[in-house]
Amino acid sequence: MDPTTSIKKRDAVATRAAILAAARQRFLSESYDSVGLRDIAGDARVDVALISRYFGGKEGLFRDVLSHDDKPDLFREPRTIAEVPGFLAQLVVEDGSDDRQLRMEMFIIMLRSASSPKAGQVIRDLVHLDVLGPLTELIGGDQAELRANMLLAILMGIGVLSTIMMVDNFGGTSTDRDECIERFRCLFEAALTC
Amino acid sequence: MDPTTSIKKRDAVATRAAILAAARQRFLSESYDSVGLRDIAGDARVDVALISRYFGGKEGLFRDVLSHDDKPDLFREPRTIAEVPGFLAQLVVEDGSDDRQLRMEMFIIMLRSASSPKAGQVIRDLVHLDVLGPLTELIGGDQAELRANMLLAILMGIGVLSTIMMVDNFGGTSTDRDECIERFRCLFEAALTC
DNA sequence: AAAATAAGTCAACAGCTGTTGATTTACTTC
DNA sequence: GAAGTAAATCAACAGCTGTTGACTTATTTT
Repeated sequence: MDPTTSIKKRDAVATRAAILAAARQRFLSESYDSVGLRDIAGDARVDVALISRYFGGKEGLFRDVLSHDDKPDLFREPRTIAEVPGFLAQLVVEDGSDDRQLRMEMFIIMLRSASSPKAGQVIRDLVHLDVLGPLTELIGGDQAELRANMLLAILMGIGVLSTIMMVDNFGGTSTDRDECIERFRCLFEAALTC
Repeated sequence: MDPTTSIKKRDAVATRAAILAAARQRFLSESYDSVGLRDIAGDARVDVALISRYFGGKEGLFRDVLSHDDKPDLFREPRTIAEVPGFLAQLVVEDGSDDRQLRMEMFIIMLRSASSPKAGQVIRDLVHLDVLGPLTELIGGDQAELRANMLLAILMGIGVLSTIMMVDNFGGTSTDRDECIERFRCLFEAALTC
């Protein structure tokens, strides 16, 4: 046995995970329609047929990429309204735990494929159920839904502009990270009080 | 000659315009990759081959849909910084002239196809050149670029959420149009002063 | 060790993609 | 009215799409 040449052990869960990881990476930088199953299979060093076999098809794969059975809620971390602006600000400047970065990547995947007829409905349901729902409940009060919408709009707008439109100089050139966070925190707060 | 049955006159500019209009409508509600040339040709009641013939291909057609030779600048209307927040607020609630609505539709088309490898570069160039450029110049001052980015982020975020994510209750249920505009104006102003 | 089950491979499928060339039709000019 | 030109049509192309079935391996169970 030569350990240098990777001998592929027959492990169903491992290959399933490899496919999922490769798909996630692809969907993170391209839209649903522009990504081919053969691209994903190639990245995962796996036969194309296995994708349809394991996930029931492209749509099922995409659904599984976006599903998060382990993490119960997308917005379980900020407990009070006061924490929300700061939390969102840290989210957009990618300052925080790996768990938070994973959350922002989730948003990017959604934003990238939201205009695809096949993937669109999946994403829209997820946004309403797992994002706007908890966020609205957290904010509470009279116009909670409107506030939640505005916060999410800013969050997604920054995501679109920085990641998809490649406008990365949100922090400016001389401004440091803390100053940038504070600026965004202020903006999110304005969305709550406007 | 029967005027009820549409007799197709052989008019090159007319068919070109029909293709352009059909393409615009398709790209307004779907992504670049998910729209087929045969869909567009069908809407325009035109043979598919004419599209590649007149526009040089799908990419050329998309470029022409987004091009605006008649309107010189996307941001020529607001003349001073003070006018910007109110102008953007009216833009997002679709209150204004047809010219303004056309501008917002432009943004939606860009947002929808920004993640397609083929269309992406065209869109990114357009955003930098025709939107961020004039807007930054208009704002002026020290951190004009940062301000412009934040404004555009909010603008696009609202566009994504309301049009693509189908979250339409930005105005709420009981709030009227004027109140809604004022709210957005306040938010845009906050982005400038934060 | 033999049988049974699971995992992976291969080839091929219909269907759709954008694009091109040759051909036919309608309109314009002389 | 005939010749010439522009516009539209038709058919077909390679290439890619996701998906399926039959087949070959490796691993586990009996």
